[in-house]
Amino acid sequence: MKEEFFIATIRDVAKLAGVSVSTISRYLNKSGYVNAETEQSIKNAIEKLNYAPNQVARGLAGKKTNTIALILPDISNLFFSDLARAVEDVAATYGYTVIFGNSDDQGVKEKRYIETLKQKYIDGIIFASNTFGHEDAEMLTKLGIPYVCLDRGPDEQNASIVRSKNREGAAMAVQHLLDVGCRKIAHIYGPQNLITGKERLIGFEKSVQHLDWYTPSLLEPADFRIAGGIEATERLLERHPDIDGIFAGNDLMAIGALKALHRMGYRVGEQVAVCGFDGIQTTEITMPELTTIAQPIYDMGALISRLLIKKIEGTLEEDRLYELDVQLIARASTLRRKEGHDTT
Amino acid sequence: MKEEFFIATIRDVAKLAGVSVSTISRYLNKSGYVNAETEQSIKNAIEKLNYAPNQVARGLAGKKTNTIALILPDISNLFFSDLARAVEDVAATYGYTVIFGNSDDQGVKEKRYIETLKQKYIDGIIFASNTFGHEDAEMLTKLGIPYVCLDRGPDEQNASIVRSKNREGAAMAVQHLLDVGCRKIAHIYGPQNLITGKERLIGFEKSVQHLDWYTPSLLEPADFRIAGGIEATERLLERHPDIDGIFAGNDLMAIGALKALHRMGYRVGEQVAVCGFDGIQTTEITMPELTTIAQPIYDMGALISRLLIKKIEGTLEEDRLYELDVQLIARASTLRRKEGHDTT
DNA sequence: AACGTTTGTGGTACCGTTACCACAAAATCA
DNA sequence: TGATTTTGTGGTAACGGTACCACAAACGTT
Repeated sequence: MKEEFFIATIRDVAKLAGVSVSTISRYLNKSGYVNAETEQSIKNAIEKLNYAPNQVARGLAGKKTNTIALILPDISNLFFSDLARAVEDVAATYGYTVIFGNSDDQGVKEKRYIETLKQKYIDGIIFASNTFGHEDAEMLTKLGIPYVCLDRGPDEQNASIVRSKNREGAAMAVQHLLDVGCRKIAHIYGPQNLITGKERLIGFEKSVQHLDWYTPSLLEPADFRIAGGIEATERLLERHPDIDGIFAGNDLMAIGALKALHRMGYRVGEQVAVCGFDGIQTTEITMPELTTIAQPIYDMGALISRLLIKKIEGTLEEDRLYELDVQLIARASTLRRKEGHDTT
Repeated sequence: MKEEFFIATIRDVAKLAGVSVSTISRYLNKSGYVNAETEQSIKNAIEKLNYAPNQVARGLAGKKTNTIALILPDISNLFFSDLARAVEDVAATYGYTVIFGNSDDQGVKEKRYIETLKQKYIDGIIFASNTFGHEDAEMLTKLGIPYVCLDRGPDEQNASIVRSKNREGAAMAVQHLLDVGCRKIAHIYGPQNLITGKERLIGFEKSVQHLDWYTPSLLEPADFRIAGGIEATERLLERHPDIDGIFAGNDLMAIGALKALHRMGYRVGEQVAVCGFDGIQTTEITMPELTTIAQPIYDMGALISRLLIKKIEGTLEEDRLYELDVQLIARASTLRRKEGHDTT
């Protein structure tokens, strides 16, 4: 246990290959000239010594560590764990390692991570956290640390941002609910300090405000969580027992609506249609299965990761906003209405 | 954009404080003597320069990076994202940063991570992956990289392992199903190359083998996934349409069972009771809510993380196996049977 | 008074790379 | 043929810390 495994350094390789460390370094980085024969003997030496360049030393010398960080509110949140998977997949193929941190949407925690990451010469950061503010952005820019954001950036014009078409998605949800025969649709909307919450609400309002049955009391706020969805649904049904469609601002709240409706004796799908937003895996698990406006979560993670790496490597032409298409996944929670104008 | 933010080094601090770098270093690491007045001026200098020691340089000099890695099959799996959350929480409080990698239970990927981590002077690794084998373990030991394992280690006696009481949990599940009145219980078991799959099967068999209704054809293999659970349930019901209880080897398969039963017209809870294993969040979402043997996922993650850090810092007395208690969470998927010997 | 110990400090080699410069031999050009 | 460029190589100072050693002053101790 004490015989400390031997780890070869570039000097060991140089000695064995009979050349200088400079030559090895040049060979490794494909910078500068190195003769064909020399190259071969270097290869042999590396092979024999099982040499692999030390990344920490490289990091110190070059201020590049091949590591990126992913700051998100909570990795145990279904949406973010899916995202994290995509980020890591892409990062790995490009030779990057991923560090992650849970901010719980608390600015303090986020700042603490940034501080740590700076001392570790991290190459870039992905922010999927909502507390990322102006001063953080400014500091990172000054430090020369590239970053990209999910959903929202501190200054929309000066950063790469990936999100999906929230307004359009909300409109699609409403249209689908109308298509299946709903004639009184409520919306449980998410926190208005989150762009997703806000945009989906706007999208909903725009789609329904011209309809005769619409009244603002069909709007009910909640917190993007299951329990919040349950409570909001209860409040809504108290005001409007005749609601026949609910569009929830995200899937978790939609699941809450499902539970509440079920508990109160409504038949979901037949009597009341429910549509969520996000497309998390769990929507396939509910009973009935949940109709949802699916964000391309994996694609978003892959894209944002690729953008960051491009930015790090200086091959990103320009910072801009990417708004990805969403997709309606119609399932059993929104069946076609039997009653009403249906003529069959 | 070109004015490159100034980042102070230990030498800048030394100059400003009017002492040598040695003294600063001693102050920072609380190693060796430093006069009270000197200390004050060092503090001032650090404050003024907003200095924070560079971790990469530290890493190179001391071969310690305050970084640990978490290798798991898939971060987007509900169980592992919960675990990851706990690991990161604990790591952060001890001043460690967490790198994660998805192995997809492929040995190649896992080895690739180990290789990378070695070059990065990672301080330790948590393996929640099932492909972690003997040679990997040996190599890490030789390299002097501490590691701890979830569920299973390559050599049980020589590593710290955290798991939960799988056999006992299986017995609890059976007992609960019997308690609610089940008299013909099937078991959908997981992959037998996974310790969780194997132990839960053993626990089940031991609990039922002496019962008169038991027959091995009540056992059905699946793959720990929802779709697998559905198929297994279908096969089981074909053989034994009168099954009144199903114990699934994990929650995902139990969810599959729920779906299959529902689809086939069985009333889950009343006619057939279903019990899962793991205690993932999603069990609260199903309808009916799923009874499960809950592993203390967060505690497991926290413990394993703490063990690794202790091992890194040399304060772990001995390597051993930790088997944590599981807990029955009885919910609507296992209601008390009405039929049979019930006298009311 | 002579000696040993504690306190306080600085100098510098090293950790394992990369980047820059210097230099020489070979190849190309006028 | 001499000048210029290309090819190939080595030396060494960084990168930003830590750790060991040397040294001196202050303090006790007998």
